[in-house]
Amino acid sequence: MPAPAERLPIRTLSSLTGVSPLTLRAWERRYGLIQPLRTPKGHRLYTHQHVELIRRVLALTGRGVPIGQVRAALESAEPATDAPGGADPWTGRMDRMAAAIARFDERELDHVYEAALAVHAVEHVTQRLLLPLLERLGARWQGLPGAIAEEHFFATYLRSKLGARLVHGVPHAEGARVLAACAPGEHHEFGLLLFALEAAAARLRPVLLGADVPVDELVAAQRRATCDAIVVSSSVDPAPGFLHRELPQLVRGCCVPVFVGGATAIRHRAAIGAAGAVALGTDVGDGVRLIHARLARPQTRKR
Amino acid sequence: MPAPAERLPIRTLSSLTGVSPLTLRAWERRYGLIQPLRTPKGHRLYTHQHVELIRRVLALTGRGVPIGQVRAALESAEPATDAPGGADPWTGRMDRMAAAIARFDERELDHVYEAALAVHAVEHVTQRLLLPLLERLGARWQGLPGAIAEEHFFATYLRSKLGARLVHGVPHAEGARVLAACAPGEHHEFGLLLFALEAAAARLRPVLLGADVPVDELVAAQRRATCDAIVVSSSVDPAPGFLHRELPQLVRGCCVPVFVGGATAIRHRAAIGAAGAVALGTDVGDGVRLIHARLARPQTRKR
DNA sequence: GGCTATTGTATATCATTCGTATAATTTCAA
DNA sequence: TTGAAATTATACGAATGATATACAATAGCC
Repeated sequence: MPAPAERLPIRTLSSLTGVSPLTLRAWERRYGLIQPLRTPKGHRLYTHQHVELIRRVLALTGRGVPIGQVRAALESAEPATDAPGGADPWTGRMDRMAAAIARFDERELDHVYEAALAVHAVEHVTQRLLLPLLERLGARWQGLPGAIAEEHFFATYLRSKLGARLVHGVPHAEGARVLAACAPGEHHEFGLLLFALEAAAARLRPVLLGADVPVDELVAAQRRATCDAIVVSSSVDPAPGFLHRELPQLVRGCCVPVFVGGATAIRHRAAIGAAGAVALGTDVGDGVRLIHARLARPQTRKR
Repeated sequence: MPAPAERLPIRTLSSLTGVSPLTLRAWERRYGLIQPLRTPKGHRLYTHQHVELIRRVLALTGRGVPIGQVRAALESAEPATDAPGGADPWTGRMDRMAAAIARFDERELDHVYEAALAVHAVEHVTQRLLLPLLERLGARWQGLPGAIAEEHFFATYLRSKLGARLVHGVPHAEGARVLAACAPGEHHEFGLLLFALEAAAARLRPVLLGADVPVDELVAAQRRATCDAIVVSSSVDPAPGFLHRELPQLVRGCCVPVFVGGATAIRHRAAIGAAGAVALGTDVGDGVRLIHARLARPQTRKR
């Protein structure tokens, strides 16, 4: 597909970036930002480079830089790509791991997990072994005595394992930064860690905040960390105010796309959409692809 | 690599630091703290260096220094830190790590930590870099907006790092199994992780349960995991009932020695002894040696 | 107790910033 | 040819910022 000399009219640029034509012209007139080619009759003609430029401008204003100072403060940014997955002799492994957890036997637990990793890609193991195992354990843990200890034990193990892979296994990529945190009240980090792993494998750069992060902390962190997106993980039903008050407030408060993953994203898809956020679902692979697509495509302005 | 030359207006600085614009202007007018650039029309323009500066100011006022004397305090502290003369590589590393945490820059964070590990032994790095850094961050985090996010970020990073060392770095030993958990209500795992690391290095086999574990779960876990000792970490003051009701109950409920580590072990040594447990203190090395000695000796039943 | 210095906050007034609106004219495409 | 859309220019207004002055709470001091 040859896209050699793209000549985008201002209307297209506007819909691609979410910035109104009026504003685009005002920026050009007042600050000399973006200077398009002109037709002989004076109509503006933009290219994809201008789209990229506007994105960078939006990233800066989102961090609190006034538009009048953006020109003096322009620097760098870059995009990325992604990856797929799928197969099955997994139930035996799940049984062994579940039994190991019941005995608090880290050695056996690690042995099975590493053996699986030796044969299959990490995304596969996550998808076919860890996630189903977590579901099974979740069911087993309902109100059982010793459940909390088991859960903590496995959580600690998995955090160490996945954390190690995150910090060491993935060569530091150059893709978009994604702030990843659990919703307020959400204490289960599994989903978030698995997402971070998948995201890192797909050349995103997750910034992990972990469990139970208040919403206003997220806004502050996004500013400081200059992230290009926010992902909130929520599996147990969030507090009533979260979907209808805090989430819209988060979307308004930062100008990067906000994604919500986990079971909540399925149970409350409508409310998430109404808040201006994007519901991801429970498949981390799909989630990462959706984020990629969304970041590559026009950034629709909310308000 | 440095942040782009951002020009932040006063409202952004305010939201980043939690200090009202009024107060920021008053500080500038009255004490000459923070002197921002100005636009041609006189509007103030700040950079991230100013954000850092305000953070240091807040750290001082938070410790009780009157704002009127902060300037003098800063100026007297300045020469001490920025003229290291090669004497102490640790404060420089601490500064870099603290700044990286403020930017949520995991790459830089990891870089400094790994560089330190390349030169010094891990216990040394823990003792001279991580522990002082944690103390410093604890002071900085008093009530600051964004503090929770920063703390979660660093906690997640450190858990991954130390967890990785625990899982990979240490060949599975054959020594005694030690159940390691934080006391109920204790959410800081750092101390516990450091202990587990040291314990593994000393040929113990820690079974890590992590933060905030209820006491009766500990009893159940000890049975199932067949551990030879229990270590409870507690740094913030535990709930009133813990020392006098739950801890004795734990000691009675399982027939292995129970150790308590962290600041609580120092502040409430008598109560811990009365409960039939053993107070360890805050030095993980000493703690591990004490446990070894105790396990080697015939198991004297207390009380 | 009364006095005073310190310090965060409030108000009044004016200027600046920046998105949006309007108007008059021109260009494009069906 | 005709209506939608672009152009320039000017203007409006809400939010924000600057300065100066004032006020209130607190702490130290005689």
